[in-house]
Amino acid sequence: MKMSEGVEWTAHACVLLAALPKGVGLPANALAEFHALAPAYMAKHMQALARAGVVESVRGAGGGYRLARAPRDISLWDIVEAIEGGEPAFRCVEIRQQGPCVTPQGDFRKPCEIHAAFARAENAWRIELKSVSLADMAAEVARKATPQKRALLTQWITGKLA
Amino acid sequence: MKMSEGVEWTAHACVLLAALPKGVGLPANALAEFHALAPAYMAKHMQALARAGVVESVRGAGGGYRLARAPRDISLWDIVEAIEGGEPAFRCVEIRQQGPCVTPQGDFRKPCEIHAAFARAENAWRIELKSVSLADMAAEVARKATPQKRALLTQWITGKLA
DNA sequence: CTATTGCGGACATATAGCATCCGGATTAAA
DNA sequence: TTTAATCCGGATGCTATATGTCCGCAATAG
Repeated sequence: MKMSEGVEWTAHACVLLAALPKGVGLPANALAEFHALAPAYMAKHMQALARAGVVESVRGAGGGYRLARAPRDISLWDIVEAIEGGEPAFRCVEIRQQGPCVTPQGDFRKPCEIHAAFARAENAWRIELKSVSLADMAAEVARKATPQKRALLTQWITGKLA
Repeated sequence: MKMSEGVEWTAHACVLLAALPKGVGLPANALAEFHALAPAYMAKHMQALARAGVVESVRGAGGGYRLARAPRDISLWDIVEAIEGGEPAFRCVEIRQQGPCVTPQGDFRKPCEIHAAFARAENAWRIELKSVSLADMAAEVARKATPQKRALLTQWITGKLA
């Protein structure tokens, strides 16, 4: 059970976007360059984020991607859902309804116990992810950055916006 | 992010084993037949459970698999760990340490915020899975079964043990 | 008009999941 | 002692998913 690397890519990209002034964005190329990632693939992931309404795209020269909502209102779950899709990792295929011991009128209205347990677990996971916002993460990253790093970042961003 | 179907297979198999008298087991073939699953693949999964110490194997004629501990002491997490491995779904590859804005002495001793958030979420998921035991699930399944189904089950099991 | 940028699809490759089969070892029972 | 049942580990093949690239089209700023 592995999560797509695209989640890490886009999560970091969104934290970067959250550090920008409200309404300002960056093209996919810049977002890829910032973490030395494959540009074409990053572009593909950003399109998924746009479809999911996490970011807004601006086409044409000088365009790019910017957050669709305030960083406070975008959670890690929003990103996971956009990239991975919202389907649960555990997919019950109801094997309990197969085999030599299933009764004809088999009362399978009640959900499978195993299925229910995994649903509870995944719900706990989602709740935790929903509780973390881009604002939280961006603030923490900024707090830990050295003055030197801050300056480098500002310089790079201004270069991209120019 | 999808979980292996083997988890569903073995979880159901273990619930069945939990319903058996203490110390009694069933061969892999029977466990597969009970839910109409591919015998060879079920056998492979049961080997993984045995390696992980969830079940004990008994070789030779009349052998098979039985639970290695009391149903109360085996959790859904034990099964997931045996089949899927214990690695987290989110694998941080530290892309924050790449790119044009990393400072030479980059202080990356503190873990990445994104990584930390996913670790918390997966921990909540594991805690939930650890809180569900085979005893819980077997009891619930037994409670919901009709007398007819109970009889069919008893008959099938005695046939397999004969 | 041109350069930049996002959009969606087609395509190619790599990795993981699904499933089977086989030879060897072990053991109960005929 | 022979036979049948059973687990074990590895080799193998197939399929689905993930990863990654490329292209033509549309939109837009200068």
